[in-house]
Amino acid sequence: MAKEYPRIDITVDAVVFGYKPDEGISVLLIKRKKDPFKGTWAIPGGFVEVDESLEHAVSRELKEETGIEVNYLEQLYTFGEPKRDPRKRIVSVAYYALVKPDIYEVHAADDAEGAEWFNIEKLPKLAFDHKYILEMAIFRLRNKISYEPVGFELLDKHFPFSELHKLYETLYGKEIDRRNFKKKFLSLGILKELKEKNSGGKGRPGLLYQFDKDKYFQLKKKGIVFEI
Amino acid sequence: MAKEYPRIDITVDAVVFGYKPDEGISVLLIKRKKDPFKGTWAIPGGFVEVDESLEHAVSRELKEETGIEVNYLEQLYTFGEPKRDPRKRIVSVAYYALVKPDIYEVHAADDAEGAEWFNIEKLPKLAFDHKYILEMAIFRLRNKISYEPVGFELLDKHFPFSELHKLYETLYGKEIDRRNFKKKFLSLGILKELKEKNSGGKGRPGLLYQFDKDKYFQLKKKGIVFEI
DNA sequence: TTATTTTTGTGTAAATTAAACACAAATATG
DNA sequence: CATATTTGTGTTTAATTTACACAAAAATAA
Repeated sequence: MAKEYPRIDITVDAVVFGYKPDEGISVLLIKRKKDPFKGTWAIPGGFVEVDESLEHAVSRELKEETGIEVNYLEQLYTFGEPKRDPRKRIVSVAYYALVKPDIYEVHAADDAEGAEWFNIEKLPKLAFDHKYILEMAIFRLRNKISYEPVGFELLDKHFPFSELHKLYETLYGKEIDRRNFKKKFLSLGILKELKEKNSGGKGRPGLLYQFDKDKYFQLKKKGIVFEI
Repeated sequence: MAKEYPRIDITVDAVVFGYKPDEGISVLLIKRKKDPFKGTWAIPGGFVEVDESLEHAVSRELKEETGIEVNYLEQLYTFGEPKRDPRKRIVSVAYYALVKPDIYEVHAADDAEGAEWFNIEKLPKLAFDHKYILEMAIFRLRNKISYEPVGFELLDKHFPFSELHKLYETLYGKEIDRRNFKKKFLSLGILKELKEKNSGGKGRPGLLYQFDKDKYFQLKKKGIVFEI
């Protein structure tokens, strides 16, 4: 005799990170339009359709709810406590995503979507268990950049070294000696030094750099691990 | 107008690891009794009930299908490709678990349950996408022991240092200098040296050690990170 | 009994990596 | 044109990792 399993709904949620050197790390939140938690800020997300992959569901929901398209997406964790949604049993597969400055800035300007960026140091009260999810995402991102070159997903294609440096300082929450950091990072051999210089800054203009994805994958294939 | 979401079922799966110094790492598999993949080996698992947590579902299914109770359980990843199960859409939250040698040995002897241990180097053909899940679990375990003291969950409460050493060599798949490894591990300060000696071995009997959980959490709270 | 083999305990020197810091060069600003 | 700011390129010292030597405690073989 077949046992009848009551329905459990499955959703996806996404913690989207953006970065600006002078503002630090921000996340994209939406204001809930319905109960429960009507008017409270929440991580964007929604129900998974029966014939789409989880990643597809995330991308689709992000597009629908915030108008944003992300350039990096990775699964974070699945949250399934029976009472995490007061209405019914919902299991949520959470992802975290990264966007580059151009996307971040466009969507910071127009708030027609009802979506807003919040600095991770100044977060509002969040719906459901989203505070916990967000904290886990931040922790994961902090950790991830130490052994995989995902930081570039938060920077422009071409960037001055100081921006990469500042990103790591921001995420690690501590000062890192500029010269030692540069020495170590360059020794990894995954940065391409460009001819162009960074104009418009205050002091001496520095060279621009670019992440060399091919080189990185070559090294990875050889078993050489990235670590910073 | 409320949109009707077709049903997606949610299951949990568990990759259970066991260890014996002379046999290496093994995983617990069950032989499927029903189609699809009838007669093929698979990772134990099953449907989540509507009022139980995901962890509870894993523990319950493991007990039902293999008779085993694990001492360490952690979420691995959620697999949700639309076609991963030929019958219908199933999203599976995968876990990995560790058992101590006594449990491992008991269940290696009696195979009444239809569950069997397989060395991870000699795996049979697996159902669904379970090969992929298993590979990810192995990768994760290998990685995990490098920054969290989970190795003890595969050893007896008291163990000779050589067993810890051999465990790391097995998981890393390479030789590690015995003396340097011991020096480094002891310097972490999370092992308690016991008075007892390891009897019955071949050469000089070594002292037994025990994982000092309290010390570990003290250090962790201070922000001191375990790394081996 | 005694020599040999195996395994453990302890230590030391060399090599590598990380941390701390000095100073010159390029630009913007007063 | 002096000053402040930021970048580029080191060097020196400290800490960590790696490689390896050798004695001690048991089991086994002669």
